Amino acid sequence: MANIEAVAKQAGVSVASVSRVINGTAARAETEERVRKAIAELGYQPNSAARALKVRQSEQICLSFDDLSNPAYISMTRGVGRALNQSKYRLILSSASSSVEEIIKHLQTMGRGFADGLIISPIYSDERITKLLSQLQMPIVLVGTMPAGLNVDNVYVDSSQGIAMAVQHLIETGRSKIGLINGPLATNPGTRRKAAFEKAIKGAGLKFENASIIQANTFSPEAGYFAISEVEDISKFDAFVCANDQLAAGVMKFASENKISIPGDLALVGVDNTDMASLLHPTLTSIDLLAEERGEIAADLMLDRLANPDRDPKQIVVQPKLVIRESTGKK
Amino acid sequence: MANIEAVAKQAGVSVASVSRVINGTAARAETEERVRKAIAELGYQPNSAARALKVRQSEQICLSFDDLSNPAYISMTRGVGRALNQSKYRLILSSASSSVEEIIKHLQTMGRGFADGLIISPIYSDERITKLLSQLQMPIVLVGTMPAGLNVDNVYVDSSQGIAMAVQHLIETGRSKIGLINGPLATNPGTRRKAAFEKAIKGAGLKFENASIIQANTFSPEAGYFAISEVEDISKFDAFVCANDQLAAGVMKFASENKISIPGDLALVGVDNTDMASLLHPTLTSIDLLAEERGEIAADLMLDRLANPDRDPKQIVVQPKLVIRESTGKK
DNA sequence: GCTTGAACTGTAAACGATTACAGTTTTTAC
DNA sequence: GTAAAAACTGTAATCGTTTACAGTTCAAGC
Repeated sequence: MANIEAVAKQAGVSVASVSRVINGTAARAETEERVRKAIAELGYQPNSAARALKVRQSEQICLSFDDLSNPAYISMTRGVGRALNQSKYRLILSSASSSVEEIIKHLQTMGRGFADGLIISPIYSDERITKLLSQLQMPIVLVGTMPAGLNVDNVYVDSSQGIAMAVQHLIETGRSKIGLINGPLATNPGTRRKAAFEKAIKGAGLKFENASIIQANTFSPEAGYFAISEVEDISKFDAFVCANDQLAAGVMKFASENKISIPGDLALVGVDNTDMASLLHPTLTSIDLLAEERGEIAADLMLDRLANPDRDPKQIVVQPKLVIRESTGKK
Repeated sequence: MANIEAVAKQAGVSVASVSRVINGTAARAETEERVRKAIAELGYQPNSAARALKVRQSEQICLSFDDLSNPAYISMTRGVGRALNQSKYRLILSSASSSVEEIIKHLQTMGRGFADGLIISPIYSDERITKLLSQLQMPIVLVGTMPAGLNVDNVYVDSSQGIAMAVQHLIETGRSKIGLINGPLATNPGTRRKAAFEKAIKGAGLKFENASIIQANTFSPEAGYFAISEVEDISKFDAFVCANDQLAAGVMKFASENKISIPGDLALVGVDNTDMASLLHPTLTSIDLLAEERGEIAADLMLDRLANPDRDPKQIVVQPKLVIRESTGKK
């Protein structure tokens, strides 16, 4: 309602002085007092859009990802938030959920003016998004696998290393008939987990066959439950790696309903090491992809980039950790 | 980088024409084509801050809450997102997490220019926040209990009704020594759950004593685990209502580690009916406070208010549902 | 009291869009 | 072919800030 001019008039000073008081630049004590009084009287709030336009800074960093239901992204958000709290930048979240069109619409608006930087962790790899990102004239940090044709700051986790560790661990605990309950192949994690699993199985000297990969159609517990219930002969397997903890939780539920003992009949490994892993019964062995840490690193990269716009893009790799719990105990 | 003037020059038209093409107002086919070409060549993105300044609209709605780790708020976010997807408004999230100071800083910036409306669900009830909200010159929808001195659109759930239903249900399944594992009293839900529990116990004709309320210091599983582990004589109780599902999950973990049978020795009721409830073992009876639905209602209220700025504030009450599962089965 | 420099203040020009208004071109109707 | 109406276009003002620059006030030193 009230603008800086109204405040200036009320205080009997110029707009410049009001601005200076607000921004803490030199002002005589009396001036400052009068301005503050006027601000209080009018309930004045500076217009952020105008300020952003003028100083070309919004002091906001936008974090964008697609799946709010996924606890891993929530962890990542926490990590980003922690790093940004130390800075002058505020975090805003833009979660488009559904369609690629919507994601694009979001990104375009962020494009210039609303955010000084964009931290993005795209679940779908889509040409159009890549193209848009490469056109966006703002600092970008990409969390996840970098698509071809993009060259920005990047942090990713070597998830195939994680899968390999899990397979290795399963073998060491006496399993040999290992399957993968995978998420949708249309997503980045889905394609990567599949490739990693195939490589790990072959690397361990086991025979790989496509039939040992079971595709769930989302990353949710329900999808895990449904996927395992569709398996014709579960006794063909003595262990499953699940593409995330939520899928594993669904599998576990099915197992408990069908008197399949875990880890007796079936060992289970999840991915993400979410809070849930230690609350399930039995507790779930899980590959920790360090989402929170990646978020923090991403934010640090962003702050560094904002302070230093011309440096070359950096790429940081995080090594996953296997957290062993009951679900992979001895048979 | 490129602004509208550069595009106009490149296309050989005026800035007005460029603006009109972008905003879909009348333009000759040839003009439109030339402008689009210029936009593509220059990779032009309109500056949102400038647009927001001029049209006094950001087309963004800000959803603000304090605890990102709490799945109930994530559900709420989904509800808000779904309602806003039908509209021209985009959702941005502002989660301040930590301190009241930080929350205030966030709110102030949202104050004018960055968001057209604010949907807020404050976990702490703080004088300063209430005051700030009442000064904010923008549409506000409050999700949760309305603090005195504020008069804005509001949606809340009758959680004490939910607690009463839970207590009733516990009594019907033969429990009489009922305790409450509560969250921090410094929070709104904490104080309300306590009052509701006391009222429900007395209303059911049971004897209420303060000792039957156990305070956890956060709403997390760890806090629930710790809280129950501090109880001297658990056999004093045959049932617990937990202030949310996460606390209940912590209690359940402690129980399974200490050979306390659920529901045999102890019945357990959670609050929020999160995804976790049906994945725990045993599955958890929970009071569904319909966070997603409340989010959707809040967003609808906001859209209605934006379309109709002068109507009187509305208040909408949602009735909770008790979802009965294994954790409150027969002893 | 005067000079000098420091400290403060005000004027006015940006920032990048939208849009009222007036002017121009095109279309329509005869 | 002309007049009138419709469709389009351009100029310039505006949104609410910040800030360079010039002008003013103040204090210090003599």
